[in-house]
Amino acid sequence: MRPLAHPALEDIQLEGILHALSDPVRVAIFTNIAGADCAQTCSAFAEVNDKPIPKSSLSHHFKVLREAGLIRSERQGVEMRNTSRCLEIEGRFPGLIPAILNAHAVQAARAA
Amino acid sequence: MRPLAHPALEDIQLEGILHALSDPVRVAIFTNIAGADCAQTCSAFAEVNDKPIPKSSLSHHFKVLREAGLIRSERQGVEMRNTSRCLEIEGRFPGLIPAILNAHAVQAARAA
DNA sequence: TCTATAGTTCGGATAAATGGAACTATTGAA
DNA sequence: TTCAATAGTTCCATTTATCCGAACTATAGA
Repeated sequence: MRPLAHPALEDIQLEGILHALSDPVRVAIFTNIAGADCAQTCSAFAEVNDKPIPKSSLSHHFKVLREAGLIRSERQGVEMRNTSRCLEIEGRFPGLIPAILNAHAVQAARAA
Repeated sequence: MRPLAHPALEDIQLEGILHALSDPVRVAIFTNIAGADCAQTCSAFAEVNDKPIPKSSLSHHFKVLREAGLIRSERQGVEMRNTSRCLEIEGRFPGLIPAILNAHAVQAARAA
């Protein structure tokens, strides 16, 4: 198991962020992590929107979020603590993440 | 040639917008169209960032932008007039497009 | 009617997403 | 220690999406 790759703030690309969040499962995961007040494990998302996600797919989704620079993942014992990098990203791309999270909330509210 | 599909405002999905703009060529095209004060043809983008884009690829990129709801394309004689749907989208997802355009500008400025 | 121009569609090659199965790392109990 | 359980990762085959050259369609103008 090679060490987890986290891009430096200055290496975070807009295209990578948009690609990562263009998947409904990933945007749901990220929204949850960004809104949580404590770190979330991967396995907390074994189901997303009442749909079960295979763990190999979950692992892939977390990798995409991590490599886009959206989350930071640190092993804590047997599990992984995932936290968002919203504050950092805000410094590089002001307003971007809040606008996306807001749009996601608008869409979810509209759908319900 | 079937008629061009433009989603209604209420059918525009966040994921579709993010996916469309997660490609460096498409975000460059959209930025240009959104910032232009008159409609732009497809062929105006035969080169993007000094890189030639094959016209079948260009056509595909415009289709993705159109079906995501980001642009409106109307045939005018032999060519296509493309305009952005920024104002409409602003009503559904306030601040989203400006934040993305700003992030793109920040990144372009940083790279130079 | 012929030619040129602007885009679209087709189809094959290449790349990326999906998910089951096997593997690795850490913990805690026997 | 050793063993079992848990949390993620990696491997790999299948499916799906992207890329782009070539052929096609639509419109305008000579």
